[in-house]
Amino acid sequence: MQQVSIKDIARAANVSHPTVSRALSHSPLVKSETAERIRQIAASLGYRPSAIARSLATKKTKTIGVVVTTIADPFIADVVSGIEETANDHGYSVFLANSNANPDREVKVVHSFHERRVDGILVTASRVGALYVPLLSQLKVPIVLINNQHPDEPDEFIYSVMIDNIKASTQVMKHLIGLGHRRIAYIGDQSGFQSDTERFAGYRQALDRAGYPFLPELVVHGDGKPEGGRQAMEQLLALPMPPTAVFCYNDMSALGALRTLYGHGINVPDDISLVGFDDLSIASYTYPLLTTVGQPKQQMGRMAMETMLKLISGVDIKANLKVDGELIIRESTAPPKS
Amino acid sequence: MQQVSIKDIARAANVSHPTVSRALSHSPLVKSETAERIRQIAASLGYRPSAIARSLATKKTKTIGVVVTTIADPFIADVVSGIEETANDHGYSVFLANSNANPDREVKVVHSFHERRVDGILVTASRVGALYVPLLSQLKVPIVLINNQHPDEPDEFIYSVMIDNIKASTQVMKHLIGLGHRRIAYIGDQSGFQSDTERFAGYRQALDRAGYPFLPELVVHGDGKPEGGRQAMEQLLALPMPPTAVFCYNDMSALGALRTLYGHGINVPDDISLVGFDDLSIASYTYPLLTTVGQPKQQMGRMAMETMLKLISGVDIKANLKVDGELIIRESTAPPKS
DNA sequence: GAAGGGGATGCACACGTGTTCAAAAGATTG
DNA sequence: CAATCTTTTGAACACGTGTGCATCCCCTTC
Repeated sequence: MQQVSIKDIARAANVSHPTVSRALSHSPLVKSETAERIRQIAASLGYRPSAIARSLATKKTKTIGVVVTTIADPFIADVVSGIEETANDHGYSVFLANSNANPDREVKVVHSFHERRVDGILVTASRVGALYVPLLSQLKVPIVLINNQHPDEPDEFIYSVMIDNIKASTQVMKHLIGLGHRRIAYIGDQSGFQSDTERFAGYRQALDRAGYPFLPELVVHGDGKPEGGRQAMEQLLALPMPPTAVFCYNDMSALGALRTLYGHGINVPDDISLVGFDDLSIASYTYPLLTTVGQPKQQMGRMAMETMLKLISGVDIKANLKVDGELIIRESTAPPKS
Repeated sequence: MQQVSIKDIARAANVSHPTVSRALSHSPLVKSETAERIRQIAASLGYRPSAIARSLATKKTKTIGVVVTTIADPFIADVVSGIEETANDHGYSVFLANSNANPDREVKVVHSFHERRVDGILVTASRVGALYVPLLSQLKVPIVLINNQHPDEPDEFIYSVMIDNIKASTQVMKHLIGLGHRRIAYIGDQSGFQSDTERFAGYRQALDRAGYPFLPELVVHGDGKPEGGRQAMEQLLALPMPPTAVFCYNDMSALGALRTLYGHGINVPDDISLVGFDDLSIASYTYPLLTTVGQPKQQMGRMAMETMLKLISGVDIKANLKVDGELIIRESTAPPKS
């Protein structure tokens, strides 16, 4: 048995298929009794419209493409969750594709989305904006970036949703300085990512405001993952005068740093305070519980999707949305020892 | 400027559009020089075929739907990652939809997938198989379940990929018993889920084989999440004679249990050994590192997708695939104290 | 009673691709 | 040179839906 089409319904109802089409879309053009009768027949036949055929006719697919570096990243997964939810609520379906930060794969994904004629594209945490964005904007389709790592987007078609890194970073530093810390280290990501640059800027700025000296040896770079945090922390502990507090670029780095501290028998927060960034769910289950900056991840996904919906419907909106992070003070920060 | 179609190419090449269609699909029916010339023109015009129109004509969408309870679950995210990768490698795109274990949402998702005419549907960790599977199988589309929680699937259209829970569970128990433990507790999920039932069966079976008594008070139920593990562990510690080792249904539960142990100042593994299940990435960053059962999550996703591809191409295959877990011994298990 | 108007419906076409079949052109064979 | 076969191409239609336009019918109004 094949799929039932509006022609089948038309035959059963003894009308033409345009009438069926209009009846099902509640067009006022068709007599209400006829429409009701048609709808009942449609229901009894288990009719489901073909989104394919509809898309071909209307040139709208009610479909958006989501590019992620990897869905296995808990941060990204949360964002995607927010995207999918709002998309679904508005009758949109999402194509998910992970690029693995692989350029070949990325162009493949763009082509795939193009061929499927998606109505819009969302990109989370793209690390290769430089070559990627122009490729995307060729498609003449709305694009919204989420926490993109490439600073300059000169294109007018590009919109973005980002966390206010500097503000959040400043808050973290205020907290640490308020506790009495003076020797505060920063474990960054690889250089060049916008979020790293901005979080570092907040760090630097807060030091200046407090009138504390900036000590270059207290700034080390990881890779945004636990292993990098581990090594960075080893580096800091090897200093003649280690820091009393460490501000990590993200929770993953903090996790690695924490591991090193365990290994050296250093107590957190009594000996050294530690702060992360992101508030991954893990941060609520480390020992001690991690002080960190909460990003409204799902909400950012929702906002990005809402921005997309507005772009699709042609509403004029702000190009760049900034959202606030929230300092979440748990157990990994305390006043310095002495 | 509109999208360029094969008719545009036909005009430019001074041929008919069927010829273009054949040339682009490398049909032997068209003269090779003509075909080459057409392909060059197509490339120069930046032509991208419309998957929509193609799907309408061929009745195949090269699209599969993936239903997850939530993509924010790290286990599921890994599985999806494996699915997406193999799908992409074979020219398929994936629609992602999370149901939030909400029945209303689930039927909505099924309808959406139906209307989009997906070629197949993958479902991970469905908790409502009872009403869900019949709904899905109406669609006459191949379905593959991954670690589904509903034991009986009487339908012939249903295929599945699961971990061999009993085997893995037995391995865990062998490890603990080998270390010298006799009072081993089991923190389960809510009753009724197949994986919980099976892991418990392995637990029970191993005790019997070792000739140790089964003590009902050592079996408590959580909710598969940290909070449930936390409470379950409190319950165990309140016993007049607490266990010397605890086998948790999954890592999330173990995380909660660990938290309780921290709170009571109980040392892991010196005072109590702890084992999880799943090998989430978190398990590599707890303190102490968690002994657990690794599930080949990405690979299970790949296998499920490969099964799907075979089903789509009509190859006859086994209905139920079982994969082995791998006991990963880290730091949270040791011989009992005395 | 004829003209006009509005409501309800059907016809024809469009969207972009693939496929069957017929036809035209060229090559081969008797 | 005619007949047949092969190669290459185009015409026509299909997929399922939406929409502009014409048509038909019924009601109102003069």
